[in-house]
Amino acid sequence: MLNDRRQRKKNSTRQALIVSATRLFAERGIYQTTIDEITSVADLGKGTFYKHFASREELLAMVVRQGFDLLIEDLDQELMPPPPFFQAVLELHARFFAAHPEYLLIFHQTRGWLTMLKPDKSPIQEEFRRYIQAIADILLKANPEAHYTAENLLALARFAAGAIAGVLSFEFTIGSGIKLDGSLKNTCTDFSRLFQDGSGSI
Amino acid sequence: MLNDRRQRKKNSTRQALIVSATRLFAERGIYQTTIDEITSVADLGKGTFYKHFASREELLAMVVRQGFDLLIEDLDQELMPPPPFFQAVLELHARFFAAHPEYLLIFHQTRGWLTMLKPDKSPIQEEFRRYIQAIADILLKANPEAHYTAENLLALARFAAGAIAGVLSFEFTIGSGIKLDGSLKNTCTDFSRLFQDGSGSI
DNA sequence: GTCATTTGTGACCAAATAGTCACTTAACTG
DNA sequence: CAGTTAAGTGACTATTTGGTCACAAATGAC
Repeated sequence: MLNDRRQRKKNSTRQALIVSATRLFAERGIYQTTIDEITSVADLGKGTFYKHFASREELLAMVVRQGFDLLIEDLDQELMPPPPFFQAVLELHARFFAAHPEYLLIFHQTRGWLTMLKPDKSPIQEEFRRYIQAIADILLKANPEAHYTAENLLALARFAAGAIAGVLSFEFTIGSGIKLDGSLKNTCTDFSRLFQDGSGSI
Repeated sequence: MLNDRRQRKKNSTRQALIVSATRLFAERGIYQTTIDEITSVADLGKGTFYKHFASREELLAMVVRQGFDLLIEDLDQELMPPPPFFQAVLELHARFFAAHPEYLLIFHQTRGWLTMLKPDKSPIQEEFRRYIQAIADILLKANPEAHYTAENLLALARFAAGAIAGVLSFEFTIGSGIKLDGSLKNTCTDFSRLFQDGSGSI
């Protein structure tokens, strides 16, 4: 009962498809990437794809899952973010996306994708919830004494996650890309003044 | 030289295509909407589309432009937003998207679209810049005495625009939709505490 | 070794779709 | 009115693409 090599081969093929899809999704976008391209880049036959995944969406769910795995791993290591919570988490994300830029477009487009399968309980949606939960956890760690209701905590985490994703997305599409030179941090600081009382000045 | 009716007819046809596209882009997403569907909803022949637009992207640029026209109009009317600047502008956006929900997905997907035509100077990109400029203007009005450098001002506007877009997008996709019942405002207030010093509590 | 089971394959099919073009219809001109 | 120009049309073509399936190759069981 050593059907071990088979299993390993299967897993490695599956992983090759995920890796290839991740690359293509990031390059061309999830909508313009074809099954043919994915299998071709992975150097596999087209039929192989359908032996592993029922549809492109199912594969996308796996791609997104692996991306969030990486990101959540980073988040979990941030045991106790320094006081300006949002800035700390924003910087963490900026570093993550600088290291894994492929997930910027993938996460963004996936969120747009979610909008259309509204009532569905897509597995992709679950991945996003897991991510929000990770943000909520880190938020709780940063403020152990605060007593949030479950709903408020999640709303707050969504708010933070959304703000971060949006800021990075705008920096990337019509800004000057994500620079890790501190300009993002400065803008964040300036912004926080505005946020609080509108008395910001530079 | 009264080729007036012709011109009006042309314009109305063009507008019919834009309206029909806006509806379909919002319903199905910009990637899944076909030219056939657009002309069919507008009750026009397919060839007519190509008499007016060279490609779907050219039409998308017009759709986005009209959307930003509406949004910027709202922004311009906000002569002097009340102190917590971000919250004021966020609420303005929330109200806008509550009234024009079709643009939520369109703007979002368009931003993802932009990512892929990186080096291009797409007309769509110009529309986004115009929007950022409108945010920058309102920001200046709110803080007339502050002296921003041009670059810092725009970075700040992008930051605000991004945060707003992201927050609303997350609320919409995995939150409970955009509710105008004040919960967004409350979350925003809670968030602002966290933002500043991490001492937030609910 | 033989047989069974699972994984991998790529030619093939049916459906969808972008874009074209020869043509019709309507508006304008004088 | 006749003649000109521009807008509108939809059948058609060429291409792309998701998904299938009969088959091949590899692995495991005995």
